[in-house]
Amino acid sequence: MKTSTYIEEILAKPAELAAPLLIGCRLRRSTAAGDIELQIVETEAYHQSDPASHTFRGLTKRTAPMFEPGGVLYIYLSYGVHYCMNIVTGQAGVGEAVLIRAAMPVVGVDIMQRNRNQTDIRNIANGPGKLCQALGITSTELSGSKIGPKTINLLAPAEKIEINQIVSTPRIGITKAVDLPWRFYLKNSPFVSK
DNA sequence: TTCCCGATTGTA
DNA sequence: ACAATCGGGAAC
Repeated sequence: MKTSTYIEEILAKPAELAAPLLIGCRLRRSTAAGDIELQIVETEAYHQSDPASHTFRGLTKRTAPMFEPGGVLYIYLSYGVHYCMNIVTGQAGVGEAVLIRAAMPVVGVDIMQRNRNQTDIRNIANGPGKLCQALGITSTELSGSKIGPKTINLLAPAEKIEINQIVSTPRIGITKAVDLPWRFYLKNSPFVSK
C-alpha cells in the first residue's frame, strides 16, 4: 500500500486544520511563457458549518467542487471583477476549502510582473485576486479539476515553517462569522495582504 | 424573472 | 472614501 505524501495528509484534514499547514507550501504552474512558482504566506479556512462560507446553504452548481475530496481546485469570480482560488480539503460530501490569500513570488517573477503590470514584488500576490492574476488565472475553467502538474501544482515547503511563525486572526472582507479566527499568515512576511 | 450583494482592487 | 462589474442565489 502506497504511503500518502505530506501534501495528501494536509489535504485530507478539515479546512481550519489544513489552512495553517498550507503556509509555506508552494504553488506551481507551467505557462507558455515559462514556469511560475510562489510560496503561500496567507490562507483562510471556509466550512459548510460557517455562515461566511459559500457552502453554508448547501451544494450548488458553483460550489460543487468544495464538496469533492481534498485536492480539488475551487475558483470563483469575486465582486464580478477578480478571480479567487481555493484548495478543497477534507472528505467527499463535506463542503470546505482553503482560500489562498497571498504568496511570495519565487520562480518566474518576470512573468508575474507582466501578468500583474506591476514591478514591486511585494505587490504581486498580496491578495486573493492579485494572486490569481499573477498565476494567469483568467476564468473559472480550472474550478473542479484536481491540483497537479497539468493544472496548478502544490508542493511541500522548501524549508520547514515553525508553528510559532504562523499567526491566526479573524478573516478579511466578510460580514458573517467575523470573530472566527480562521485566517492564517506567516509572521513578519512583507507579502501578506493588507 | 427580478433584485441585491459580495471570501476585491485600484483610484480619487 | 468609492466605483467598477457580473453572476449566484433568494425572493417574488
